[in-house]
Amino acid sequence: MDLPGHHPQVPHTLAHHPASHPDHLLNLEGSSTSQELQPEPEGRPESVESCPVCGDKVSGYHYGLLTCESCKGFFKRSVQNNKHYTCAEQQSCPMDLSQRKRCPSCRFQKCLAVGMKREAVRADRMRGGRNKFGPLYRWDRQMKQQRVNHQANTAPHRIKMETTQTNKVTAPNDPQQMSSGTSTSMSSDAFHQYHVLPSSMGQSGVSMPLDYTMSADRGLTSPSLPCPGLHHRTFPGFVPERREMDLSYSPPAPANYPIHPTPSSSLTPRSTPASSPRSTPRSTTPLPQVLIQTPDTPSTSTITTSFLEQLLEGDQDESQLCAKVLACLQREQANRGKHDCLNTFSIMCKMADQTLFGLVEWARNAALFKELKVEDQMVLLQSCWSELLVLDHLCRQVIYGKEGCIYLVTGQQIEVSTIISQAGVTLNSLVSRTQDLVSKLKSLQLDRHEFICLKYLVLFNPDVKSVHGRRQVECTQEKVNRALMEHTQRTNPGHSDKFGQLLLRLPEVRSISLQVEEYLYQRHLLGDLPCNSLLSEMLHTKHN
DNA sequence: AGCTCAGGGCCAAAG
DNA sequence: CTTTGGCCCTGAGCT
Repeated sequence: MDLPGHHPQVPHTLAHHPASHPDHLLNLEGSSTSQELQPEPEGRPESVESCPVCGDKVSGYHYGLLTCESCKGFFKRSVQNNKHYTCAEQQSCPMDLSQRKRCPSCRFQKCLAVGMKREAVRADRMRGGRNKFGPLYRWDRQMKQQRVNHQANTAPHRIKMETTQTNKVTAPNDPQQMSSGTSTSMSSDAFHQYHVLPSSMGQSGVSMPLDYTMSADRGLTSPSLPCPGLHHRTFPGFVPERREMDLSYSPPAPANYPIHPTPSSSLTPRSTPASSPRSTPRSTTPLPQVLIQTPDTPSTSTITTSFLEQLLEGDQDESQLCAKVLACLQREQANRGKHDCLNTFSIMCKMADQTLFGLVEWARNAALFKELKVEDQMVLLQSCWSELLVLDHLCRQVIYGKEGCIYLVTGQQIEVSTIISQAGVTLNSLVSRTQDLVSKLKSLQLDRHEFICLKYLVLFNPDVKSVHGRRQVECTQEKVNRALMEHTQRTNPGHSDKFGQLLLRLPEVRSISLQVEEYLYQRHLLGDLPCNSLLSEMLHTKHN
């Protein structure tokens, strides 16, 4: 039955010619798009992946994830006909291509376990059209592509990237330049004050040189902001600053991966993927026991601790994220070539975009989040993505940031005074507000447990409109809230109000994130925001 | 308007 | 007879 090359969905993907496909050009535009993921033969996940249920060749996305045609049909029939199978063995029958027919019970259980969704089978049996999981599939594709690209970039070859000091971009705030597109030649100046900490990247002197020397002629870009890539807002009388920014990276050679950018030995050491429990994907085990127990169980404190550990387990690994962002920037610049430099704003957008990918992946891997309906997952993420970015930035500053400096996801630091002296009104406002918040959080001595709780509290927001499982979201929020309270009381016995102080910071996080969104949207309207990024997709979804 | 692609139906083959 | 799975049809959403 499996006629060679007879998969209706697959052949066109195999026939793609990277060089001739129009989507391929998108790479040169530097977008991390869903489109660019599809045409490349090795970039198309379904052309190489095997079905998570039986290992057969996948034929496309079916009912929530990439599966083979056979499991698609099996799952559809099972749901449509409301089948109830029973396993003759111990419900652990092996599931592969040759044995998948032997036990429909285990097969169906595995379908559900890997994430196939009953709700994707249409009750009305309507044919055709698109389902509600479109965005889910897009995110999934993008994340798979991230992984593919990351692997490609950690392959044992080194890329030397150098860019010239001129850059053909116009200042959005300068109408003359906007219309003429005149290239501007940069000179060294304050942007060279951007620090690159000697210890931040390379290890053992082995490096993968990646030197960015790019003009910031679109105005001062502040990588300091929660959503990097923010500029000052256009305002009357604004003269665009033309600066040169030299971000020099010395990421480690692949052999030294993961990157371990520890800015100072006095700061909390960053875990490496090899050593960190957070580097391994969160398991798909059911709800932690601790969630089911009542608060008056004798070992409440132990319960809270292990609950927090579980929450922390799925948190992003900073060094992996750092490596991912660097790889993305390298790839981006490699696709452009010497004379087509990424401008500062694009770099910051890339950083934000990659961070956002990480946050979405973190959420989607979180056991408590997975339990929600996919529609709810999507509306929650769409509602809080910018807050998560802000929190992520704050966390980075509190844990790694030095006084008066802003710590980027790439491991670099920038002096706040440099930004303040050159930024416009909106940017200054955002930098100041963010730095104020960082100071407050630093004085509160936030730890990772508390940060992860704040992330959960922001994510599980029952007030988001159109959330169906409001009760479930509320319940999780309450559990995290309680865990946070108990944790702060236990670890800060002398600071009885730390919990309240932490919660009082969330409205400011919210407010900053809204300002960030507004700013990004303005830049989007000016055509500055790289289209087809996750960032722009999130912005669009909200504004639509 | 044309294309994409995920969901549904059909039906020969297998069990 | 029922179940499987490869192929084709359909149509909402996207370009």
